[in-house]
Amino acid sequence: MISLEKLSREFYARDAVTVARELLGKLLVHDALEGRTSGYIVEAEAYVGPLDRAAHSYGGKMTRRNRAMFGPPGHAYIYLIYGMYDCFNVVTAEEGSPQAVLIRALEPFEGLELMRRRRGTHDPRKLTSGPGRLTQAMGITRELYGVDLLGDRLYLTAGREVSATEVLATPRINVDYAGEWKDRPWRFVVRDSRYLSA
DNA sequence: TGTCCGATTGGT
DNA sequence: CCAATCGGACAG
Repeated sequence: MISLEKLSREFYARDAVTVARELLGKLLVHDALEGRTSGYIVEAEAYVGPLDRAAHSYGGKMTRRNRAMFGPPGHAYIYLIYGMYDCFNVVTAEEGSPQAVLIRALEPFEGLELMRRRRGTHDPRKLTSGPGRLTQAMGITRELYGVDLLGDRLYLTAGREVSATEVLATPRINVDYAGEWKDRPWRFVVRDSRYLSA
């Protein structure tokens, strides 16, 4: 039986790098009208705020899009990328410190049939292996922008243990424009998972 | 208002 | 390798 205990506000109220690493193994759950889907986080990236050139909050400028990053921790920051895909982030750190963690891949757990229908594929490796894929599989859209992750629609629970030896840190994906910040090892993955992004 | 382009994906 | 597709960011 999985833990129904939601991650606490305190869990999210820390720096994005710490939260990203600790999010590995946690279970992401979306209870939608069509049903529940969930999956274990196997890949996550930290975006640390105003100094981080790769972050949407670079420079400390609050805009319509990144507004949620400046809000209290434990809320959803969701944005559209390339005009086609929604990306899901967890807001971290204290209010006013615009940090977030991008969830990049999951190992599917509940609602596989619903995920297959939404994704239009039966290949388990193509269901939730990528930030745009997992939001589609789980029905996470900008309609959920800013929702409280301690609420009943979209939330995270304890999930499973991931030991330190299973965690691998690498540079973040597709942030070549970020200069010296592109090489920071702030992408965390569960080593050897079959469900990582490309 | 106009232009440029992206924390991606799927098909060639 | 490249097109898809559109809202955000920013210049004017």
